[in-house]
Amino acid sequence: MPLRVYNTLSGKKEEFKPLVPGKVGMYVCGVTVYDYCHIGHARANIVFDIVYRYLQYSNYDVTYVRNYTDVDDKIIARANERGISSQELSEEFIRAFDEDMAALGLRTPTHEPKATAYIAEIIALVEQLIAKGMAYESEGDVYYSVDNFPSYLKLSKRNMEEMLAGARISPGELKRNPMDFALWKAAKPGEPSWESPWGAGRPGWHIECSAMSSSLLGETFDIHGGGRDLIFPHHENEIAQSEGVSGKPFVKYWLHNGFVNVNQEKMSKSLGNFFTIRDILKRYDPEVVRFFILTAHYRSPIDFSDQNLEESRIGLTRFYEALAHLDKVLARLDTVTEQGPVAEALAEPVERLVRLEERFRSAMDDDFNTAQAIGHMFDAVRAINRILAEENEPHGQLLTILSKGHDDLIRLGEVLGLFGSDPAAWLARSAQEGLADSGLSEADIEALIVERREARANRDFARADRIRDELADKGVLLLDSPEGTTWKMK
RNA sequence: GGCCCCGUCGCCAAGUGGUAAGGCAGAGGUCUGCAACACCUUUAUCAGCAGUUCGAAUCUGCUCGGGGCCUCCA
Repeated sequence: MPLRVYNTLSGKKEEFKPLVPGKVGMYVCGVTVYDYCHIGHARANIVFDIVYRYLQYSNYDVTYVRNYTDVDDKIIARANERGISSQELSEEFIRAFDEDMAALGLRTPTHEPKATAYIAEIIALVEQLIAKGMAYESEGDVYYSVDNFPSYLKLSKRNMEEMLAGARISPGELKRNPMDFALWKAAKPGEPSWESPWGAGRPGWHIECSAMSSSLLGETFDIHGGGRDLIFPHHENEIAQSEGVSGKPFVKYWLHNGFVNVNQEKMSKSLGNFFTIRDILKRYDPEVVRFFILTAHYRSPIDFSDQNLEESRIGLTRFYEALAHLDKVLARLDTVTEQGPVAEALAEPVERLVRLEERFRSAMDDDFNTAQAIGHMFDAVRAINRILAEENEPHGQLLTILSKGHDDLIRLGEVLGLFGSDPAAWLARSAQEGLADSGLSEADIEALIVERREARANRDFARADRIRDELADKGVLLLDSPEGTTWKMK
């Protein structure tokens, strides 16, 4: 089944056919580096990390470009507040962004250009737009003339007359049409600036993405991504700029991810429900955050809440517990034993396990449906648990299937950036973190386990149960097994 | 005002014409000294109404409810 993607431009799912067979050029709008990234940035970047990974898994040679916008009004304002240069500020937050993305386990894009490294290309684009009559200079500023680009608003599907009628657009005196937007801004005192044919100035927002994408991916490329909120004006303006210069289609497929709400409310600074990635990672494992984000489809809104994150933690734990169990079994048994038939009773779970990759692909091929893909992986986990519950010593063909199922789960998990940790280590760390709230130490628990073991040996079950109940009150669950007693956090 | 999206089991969440994935929680069962874990079984006709169709959660219209964009924003 071919990959199908939802294209904002057409409003439909379309079969994905790259311009050059086997190769994909993909550009994702990164961040304006003036502050720490929040959970919304985390989602956008994780979503396109998965697009990147899945295309690579599908054997495409992907060139992934994600930029830093390091020249902008907000950067200048923030730098002035702090009494440092724009460059110092943006470098600080580029570093912070890189740390956050690394913590979230993102693959590094092929190119991570900075806007300020493309000033010459930006100026060249603006000059071409002026030469083609698509832009005009006005007192040191240069504006894009939207009236000269007939398909303006084709991405956001808006109506020029109605937008002009809206009271929220104030006509700028330097603009011919209030909808015209700045390509180049004349420098004000104290602002970072570069020499240009129109005097000292700096790029407007939008033009840097046109410059960087065409420099690194060409005039036309396959995928352009970003958050929904970028559709207008940012992406609309990128189309106007790039197509205004080249006269060719700018991007084949436009992909936009949905928002993150917090406790059912739009996340915003004024509501005070604004979470930075670093705040969140103090409370949640990065893989839990990633798992949470991927359990919803990328275009749906997603609600960030403690309850939802907690459920994701439990769900991810289920995977690691199954993998840890499987690791133990596989380590104990020799997988190259003779082939033997699989018990009839296990045909169904075996089938589910064997078909995991096929089902995973069909989910992902349907517009990167990670939620469904994870559903199929849960099915595989249940199959593994079922097999292990019924067969203490799997052998022959069954063992081969389990071994392959394990490898598939790890390999497909990697496409989603999941299950990359050693299961036993991950579970141990998770238990440690949970322990912090209980007031108990590992040694305390071990001592109580020994005490209870003695009580059970003496058939003093009342005392044994009392110990278990006391631990349970503190969130510690005891798990008895033939190999002894272990514990985990509730 | 314009444009767009959403409303699926107690909660989260897939499914966009062929008869409702998955997770959490719940109930019953197997296992257990009793539990826990795991496994098995079990729990929805898809906001409402009216249409189109052999057939709709999926298409159309209307109603109700929620949200987004139109200004910086992932």
